[in-house]
Amino acid sequence: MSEDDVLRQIEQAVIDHRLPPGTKLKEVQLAEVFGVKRGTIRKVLARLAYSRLVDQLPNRGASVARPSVEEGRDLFATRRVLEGAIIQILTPQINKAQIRQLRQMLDREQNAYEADDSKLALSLSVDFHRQLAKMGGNGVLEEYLNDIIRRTPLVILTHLGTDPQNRCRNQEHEAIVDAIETGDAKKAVAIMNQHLLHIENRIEHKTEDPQPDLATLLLSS
Amino acid sequence: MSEDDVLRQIEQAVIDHRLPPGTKLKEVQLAEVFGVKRGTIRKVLARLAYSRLVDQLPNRGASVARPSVEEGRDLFATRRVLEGAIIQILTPQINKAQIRQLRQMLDREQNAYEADDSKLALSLSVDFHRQLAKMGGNGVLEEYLNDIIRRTPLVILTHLGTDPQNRCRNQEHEAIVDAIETGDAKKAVAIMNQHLLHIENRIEHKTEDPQPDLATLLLSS
DNA sequence: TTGTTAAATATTGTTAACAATTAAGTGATT
DNA sequence: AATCACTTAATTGTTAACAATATTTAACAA
Repeated sequence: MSEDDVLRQIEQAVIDHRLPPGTKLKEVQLAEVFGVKRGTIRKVLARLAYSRLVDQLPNRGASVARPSVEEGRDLFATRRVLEGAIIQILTPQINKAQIRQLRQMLDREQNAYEADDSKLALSLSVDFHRQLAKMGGNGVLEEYLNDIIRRTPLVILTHLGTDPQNRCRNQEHEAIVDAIETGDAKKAVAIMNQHLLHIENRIEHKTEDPQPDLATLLLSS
Repeated sequence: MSEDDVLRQIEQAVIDHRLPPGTKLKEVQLAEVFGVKRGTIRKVLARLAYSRLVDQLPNRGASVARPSVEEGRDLFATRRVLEGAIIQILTPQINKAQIRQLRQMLDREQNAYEADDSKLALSLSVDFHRQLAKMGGNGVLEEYLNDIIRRTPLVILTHLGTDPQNRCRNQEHEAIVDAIETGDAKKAVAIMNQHLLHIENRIEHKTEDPQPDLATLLLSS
């Protein structure tokens, strides 16, 4: 298993909500799991730290990142900016075949949802956003959005937990494609923003969680 | 000298147009220059490769990146998106002190320009864009814009060379601050877009350069 | 000259041993 | 029990030697 393979495995584990934020990632342990040398793991961890998927402290190793509420807010705001830009670029230049492809993806997503395969549904839902970015044709925008998509699960897990309500709503994805097909970029962007704000607002409105006030917590019992 | 120091030195060299695209970066050579072990250099090169400032080929080492025209176009388009978003966030929330600080920076920039210190002028001009991003208050947007700013010099050097015409125009920076101060975000964004398009268009309209048609090149003499 | 092969050199990639640091355990003391 | 110092173990960080690969040089033949 190569360095890139190990990286992808860990990234996918994060996207699939399998790696809870804060999980310690020990080098020898990972090396044994993946059957590679420790040096390979060290390089992978460095790359994961660069993309903010893991936190690294000197002499204390790496752990799955626990993004702050502020970082989560900034991440979502940036995501709205990028996805909005992508839709505005994509809408006037999309063709029938691409529309068909998007609708096929939505079907698969819907099927997975109805089959109660929430793991697959989540993965397909992420793929939808990625596919829009790819069709946009701007490699840099796509690259940055992928970065953000990789980080998003950690924000959700850290501040909302594994509530099934947190996943994308298939219905909204369909509305976005509808608007794109009619050439109404403004409307598509508006729906996308609403779509993202649904999850974003749940984080904003959550009461403080990472470091609750110890005094009130103890004295109220 | 630490790993981060070495990284910054090289990044700054790129921003200052001191490291021409394509320059070979040999590990032992760099290790001697900076007085560090080869392992440190290897880590730095990996990070530079991750941020697309250097190209790395297996067993052939690293060299300063030579971004393609397409990457350059995507980079500028994304930069317009990000700087536009930053201005729209910043404009309604900026205060007097921040306006004053921006104007001070413009003064310094103008002084450097009049003193014919083009190195300093370039650096201050970059700082202006960075400062807007910082004042915007969205760390993720700031992070991504900094990424792009680091990559921009390579696009310019690769496709336009070291023409002094390629630098930012101080006058346009001032117009942006003026628009921001009056609360006219739309106008500020429009000027910023124009500002970026000035350079961008020079790349688009440049005839192919990296691999000129040898036949016409030789037969026309 | 031009092209080809082979040796020599230079450069990058990998590894295992060691060092440094932190975390965990142990027992004495209050 | 709680705290502290001390020892042990676990974990991360660094290094130099080696291996693998690529590049240059030299020698020779066409």
